[in-house]
Amino acid sequence: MTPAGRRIVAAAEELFYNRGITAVGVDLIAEQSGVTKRTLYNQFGSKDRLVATYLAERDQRWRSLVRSTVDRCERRVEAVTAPFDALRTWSKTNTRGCAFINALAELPDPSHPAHRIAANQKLWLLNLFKELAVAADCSDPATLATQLFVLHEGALATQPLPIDTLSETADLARALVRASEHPRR
Amino acid sequence: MTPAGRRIVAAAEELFYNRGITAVGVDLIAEQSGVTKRTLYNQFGSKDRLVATYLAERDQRWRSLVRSTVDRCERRVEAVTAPFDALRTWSKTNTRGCAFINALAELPDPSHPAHRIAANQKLWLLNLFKELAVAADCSDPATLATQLFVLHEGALATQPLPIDTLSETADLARALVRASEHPRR
DNA sequence: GCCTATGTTCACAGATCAGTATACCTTGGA
DNA sequence: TCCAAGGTATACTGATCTGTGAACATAGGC
Repeated sequence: MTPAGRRIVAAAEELFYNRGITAVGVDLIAEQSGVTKRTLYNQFGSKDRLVATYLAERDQRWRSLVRSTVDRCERRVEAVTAPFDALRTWSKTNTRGCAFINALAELPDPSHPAHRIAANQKLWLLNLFKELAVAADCSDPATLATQLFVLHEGALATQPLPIDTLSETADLARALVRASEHPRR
Repeated sequence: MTPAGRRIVAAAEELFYNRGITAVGVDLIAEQSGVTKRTLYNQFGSKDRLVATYLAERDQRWRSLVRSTVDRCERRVEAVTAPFDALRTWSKTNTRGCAFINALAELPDPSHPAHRIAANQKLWLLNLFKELAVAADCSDPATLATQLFVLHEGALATQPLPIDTLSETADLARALVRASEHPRR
């Protein structure tokens, strides 16, 4: 991606996430990134493709954070709930809920390129929970993973509300993992 | 509300929920409800106030469903997780996630009338969980209520995804309630 | 020295947006 | 009988939307 392209995506991330995708026009993004609208269209072709790029970029950054948080765990039981620690870090600078849920809300058309990206992001996390649960030798890892996933999404979705739910949610997640550890370990 | 007003709100509900608030124009709502745009503005004054009416109407309908589901429970322990049963019913005809979360995503301005309505809807449910937990004599009802609330919102938020999470979520919710029952009962 | 990639400037098209103006119609009640 | 409320029909404003066209500038690599 060219320097101008990177600046455009950075401005798009900021604006789309904080003001909504439909509400933000390409003119504003071009102005905010110090670039001509022509350059924006030369780089991305359409607003829809810029939206997809924005979500893909954000997905990548988020996965990196989760992965590094998981890798930093010494014991595999801790790793299962590491995404909740990542969420705490993430929430410090992202207080407008989940960008992917929000994008799905604004773009109902399943054929929109952003749709696939958002759905995949969610399924990736669900699958990661399952892998971590298997690695930690938890009983019924599929069910546990679904429960942790729903808890995670719930904590994320309630983020814009004036109440803090993350602590209780993470506590419950850890209790669930402990309860599903095999006794023979 | 006049007959035309009711038709407008009905059309607005359908369109706003399924296509997004910003993406739907007032012309489309007027056309869909078989009403002139002039009538729409005579009734509601602005699009923002129509959006607020749409959310208030939806909130009312949803609370009725939850209340009736709660009231139908014979034992108070069942009542605590009744909102999850209501969610199952609700999800049959509402597969685009939570209208209030979606509205918050599209309308970042906290001074928007819809903002208060959406936030209140969530806080109402959290408080209902707490009241039900107290009535069922659960230990630490505040924490339990927060956990049930997050689970509920998680199940709602993951609804647009091609996976079913509601069964496992409701099971976990019931297990949590059972685990927090006082032994002396 | 030339060529390609990256970008700029600026005007423009066609559609759609929220919201208004004006004049008219219909119906039920005092 | 009149009048007010609810509603229709239609045209309009001014702004904003995504996206395009055409000509020009600049710099690095062969």
